[in-house]
Amino acid sequence: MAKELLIQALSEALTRAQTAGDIPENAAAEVELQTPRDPRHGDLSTGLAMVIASETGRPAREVAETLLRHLQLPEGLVDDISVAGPGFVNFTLSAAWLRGIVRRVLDQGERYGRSEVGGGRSLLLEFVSANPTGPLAVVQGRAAAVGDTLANLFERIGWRVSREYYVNDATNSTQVQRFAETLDARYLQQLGKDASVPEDGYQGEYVVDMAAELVAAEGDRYLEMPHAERLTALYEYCLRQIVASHKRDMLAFGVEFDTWFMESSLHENDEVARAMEALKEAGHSYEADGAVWLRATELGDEQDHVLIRSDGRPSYLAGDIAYHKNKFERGFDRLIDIWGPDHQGHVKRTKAGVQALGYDASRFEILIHQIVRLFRGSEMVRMSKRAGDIVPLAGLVEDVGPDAARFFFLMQSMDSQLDFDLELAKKQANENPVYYVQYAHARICSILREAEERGVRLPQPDAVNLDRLEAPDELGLARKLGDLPDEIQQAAERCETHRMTRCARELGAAFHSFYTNCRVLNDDAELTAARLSLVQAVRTTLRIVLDIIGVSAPEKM
RNA sequence: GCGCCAGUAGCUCAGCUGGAUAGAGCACCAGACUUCGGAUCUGGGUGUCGGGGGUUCGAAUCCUCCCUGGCGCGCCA
Repeated sequence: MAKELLIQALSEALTRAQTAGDIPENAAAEVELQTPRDPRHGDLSTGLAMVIASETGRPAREVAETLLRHLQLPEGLVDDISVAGPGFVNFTLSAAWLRGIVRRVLDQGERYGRSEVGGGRSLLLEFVSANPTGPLAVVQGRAAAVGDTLANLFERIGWRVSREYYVNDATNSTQVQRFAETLDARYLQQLGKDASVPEDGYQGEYVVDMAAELVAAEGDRYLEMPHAERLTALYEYCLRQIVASHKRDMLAFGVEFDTWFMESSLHENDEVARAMEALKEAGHSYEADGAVWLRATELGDEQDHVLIRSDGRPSYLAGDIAYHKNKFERGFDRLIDIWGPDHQGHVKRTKAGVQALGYDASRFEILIHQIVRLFRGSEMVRMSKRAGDIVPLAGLVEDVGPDAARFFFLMQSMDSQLDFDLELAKKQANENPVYYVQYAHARICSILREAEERGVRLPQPDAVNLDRLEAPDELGLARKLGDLPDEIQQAAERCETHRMTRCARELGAAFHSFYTNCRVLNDDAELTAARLSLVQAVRTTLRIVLDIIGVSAPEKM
């Protein structure tokens, strides 16, 4: 807000200076403002004069002074402007402006930080999309936390967001068949028959449990079926259970999808066949070695990829291309997929497929998050669905709770791998930063409760004299509240969800510091009212941030 | 061999569309409350920002080469 106003004023100043001939016309610099690390350098700072100086060969400080002569700022925005160092122009926001932020938060309430930059455009966000061959693992939690938070962020800035989960349930897929064979073996074993899990099958114990449940529910009625038929029947039964468990796990984690998209529906509706036909007509596929290939090399990939196997079954890629065609046909303005790091190699070929169908690839982004490594103490836990060592997400959520789990997953950039120590997360749950932030919220609620008990009336926004807020901690806190709208927008536009946890912690820190130094309920009624207003604004802001990352804001802890 | 990600304080990581003296949390040490919740606050950092070269007023940030680690490179998904 303040940033936009300053950028505009600076741009106008530059134009005026150029019109007046004080700065050469050819100096075309874009105005950028940053928050200086050192608070002595003000609240906002620009290196504009230095850029112009290097373009025109004039001394930077002189250019800065020239800019300032032409600068006309909105009334009451800035207290101090200075030219510093090699030619920085530093601005210090006025106390009145900072108090205005508090008033704005009180006025806007939950709507604070919302914007319409998205313009009501539609976004399909696909994430998690784990194979239906077992329970959701801890890694999926990272995708879920990031995806859901990103969806919240985009909704905040005016996009219409749809959350989608893609279920790879195509029964002709090799992995599903492998899984079905494993299930079959476990089923037979449950019924006392001699059978063994195929070598490339799923070794995990959870398949044994599934088979046991199957027997408990359905008995031996599949036993007499022909082998192929039994495989299908067993799998279809378990598919329902698995998808249901995924839905349950996601819900327990606080994530609700708008659609669960079944890959099988693409095959049943001939959408895969139609997509393949379209690729062929567009000249982007060819036959070789009895298979049909995507000419991905012509669209930026290193190699071509099989679309239809020589036995006639479509590949995973074929289904995925048809799936993304379907997404575009549903009319979304923008698609974002969040994938795990093992799918990194699929980015180029999927984009190539989308492009080959004639869709605008710039409307389709694929974000890759890095792995989650699990530790029990110092021992690393190997995770592989087929090897069977799954650490289920549901167990983690039960252990540390959805709040701590989500916060933890969101604390670092999705580009870096995440080490999750299960013991530490359990044992030292109290030290998890999520509590620091939640405690700030609970403390505020406690103050407000206390005020009520003492019969202190909560101030009417119009009647409060916010001028009484003048301590550094008070104004610093207000400044933090003012950062939120820009933070939300940046986090959404750059798809950087970890910015929100940082934002939450900084907000909490600013509040805790304020709390220590400024007594809210005091003998001065006017000051008490002003501080109660500030505290209410902080509560609103904290709730917004916590809501975005999907963490609860408890009133008591 | 090729591709993607990472390499920053003892540990875990921010900072990366170039800005001033490179930050936070944890751990460790020392302090702070007769009053609103001590799950708090305050103070304490000698870091080859993996290494070399380049670009420029200015590089952790951009380019390039190299080193190390993770992940991927299938007519699996």
